[in-house]
Amino acid sequence: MNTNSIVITRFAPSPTGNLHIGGARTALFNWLFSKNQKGKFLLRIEDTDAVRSKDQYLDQIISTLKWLKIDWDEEPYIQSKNIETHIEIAKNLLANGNAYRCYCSEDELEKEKELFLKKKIPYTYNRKCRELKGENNNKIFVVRFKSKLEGKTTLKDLVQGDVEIGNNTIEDFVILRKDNKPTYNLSAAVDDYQMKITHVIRGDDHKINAFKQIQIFERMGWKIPEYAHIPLIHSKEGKKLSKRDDASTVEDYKKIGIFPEALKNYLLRLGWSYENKEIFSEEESIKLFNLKNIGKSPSKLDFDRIKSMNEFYIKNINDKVLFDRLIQYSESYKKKIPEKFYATIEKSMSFLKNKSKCLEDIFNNSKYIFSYELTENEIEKIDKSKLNIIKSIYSQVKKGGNIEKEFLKKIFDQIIEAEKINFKDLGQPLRIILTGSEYGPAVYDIANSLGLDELLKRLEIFFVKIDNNIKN
RNA sequence: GGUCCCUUCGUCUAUCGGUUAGGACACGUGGUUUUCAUCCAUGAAAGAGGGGUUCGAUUCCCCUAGGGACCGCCA
Repeated sequence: MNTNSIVITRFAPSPTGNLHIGGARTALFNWLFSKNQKGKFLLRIEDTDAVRSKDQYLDQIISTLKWLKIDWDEEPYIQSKNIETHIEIAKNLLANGNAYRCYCSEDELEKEKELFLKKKIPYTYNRKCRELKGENNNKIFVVRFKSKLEGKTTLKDLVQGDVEIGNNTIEDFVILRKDNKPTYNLSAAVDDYQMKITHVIRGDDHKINAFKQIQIFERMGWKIPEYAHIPLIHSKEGKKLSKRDDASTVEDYKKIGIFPEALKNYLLRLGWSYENKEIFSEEESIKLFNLKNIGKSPSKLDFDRIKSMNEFYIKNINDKVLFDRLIQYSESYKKKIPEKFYATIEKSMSFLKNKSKCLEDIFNNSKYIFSYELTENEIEKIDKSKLNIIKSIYSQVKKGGNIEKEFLKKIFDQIIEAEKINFKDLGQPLRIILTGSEYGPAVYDIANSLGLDELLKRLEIFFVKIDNNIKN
């Protein structure tokens, strides 16, 4: 393979918000395609909107990509650092007669647009200044690209197929603002050229930009990259996912304890498929990914599916790793679990993770270990006619000094037999007393994880509370 | 309004013109489980509508309807 044929893709977010779930998928697809093709994946930060771009977002995007283990080749390319080159190209275009100065004021154009909108006539800039002769040095101007007026252009999109558009529908778009700063379409085209991008894989919402950028490539005599516009991710309402939607950023998933592997797997399957396969390891996804299998219709986000995907990863990861992630997660998003409980939690991982779909669930399941609280509300739920049974269990356990399952089972079985009750009748109150909740792991597991002393202590606390209640 | 795109179970999707239209998530039922959950089994659930082409159309073409994206001196 010679260097000319190496595939180079890029992800080009603008740091104007946290990494979006759609952006994450775009990044993933670019990354997977480059890996599949043994090419390169570059990161470009499109920070030319000085007002909205923020360093905090840049940091957020970078750390989130790292969290997802979507890594890029070379240093991130900061678009704002290349502005001079963009301006140079604009001047070049201007000099060659491929662009022109437009002196129309923003107010003027705004008014015209409103008028057109009112009359329901499609608005495009009327190219008034296109054939203006002579210099107009004192006035403020923008530079517009001279778009093709006639004919048609076909975009051979790798996902959408051939998309044909009349050239006259592409307006003479601005490439240099009145403050002499380049606009998106110019910067993107120039940067894609300079970065030697071979495949531009991005959201469907950029499709019209492809027609603009292609024209810049043509006039400059540059080799046009391949384009693949992937359908957007829609909200439940079927609209383009926006920052206002719930769970629209990667952070939203991270904070409930979704694994990066699970999120990637979910995102991979959203709009892409490989036969009936649902679970893809990293190696498999790289090996099997292609642009051909990307669907053409937009897809909706399905929270249940993400959670269920995560559940799969929770069940298939080893408990030590799971424990480490739980500790880290708690510290970042909940509260730090005191270290003295680490050993207990770690050895209990196998059942704490049982009904958990995300780390937040495991955290909640583990709470009885590190932040035990028995509220009046929960005590209410205990059938007080079973008090003597609980007391009997307490004294037998204390006497036996044992909390092994076999030992407890023997005690329980005897009581069940003698009192003619079900396990549930004693299991449920015990669970509430020991965990402060009617839901939770199996009673034997709870007992075992707490240890003898803690178990007796919690029962004693309960007895005291009950006695006080009776007195009052 | 203009341009472009899309349309298979509720959701994500499979189907290279001939299938009892398959899988997964969610949901229902039954079983296992000393709660909930897990697990196992099982069920219900889809080709937007109308025309063509064809021996045969979910698949190809056209129309209609519905949905979406874009229409910034944002990216």
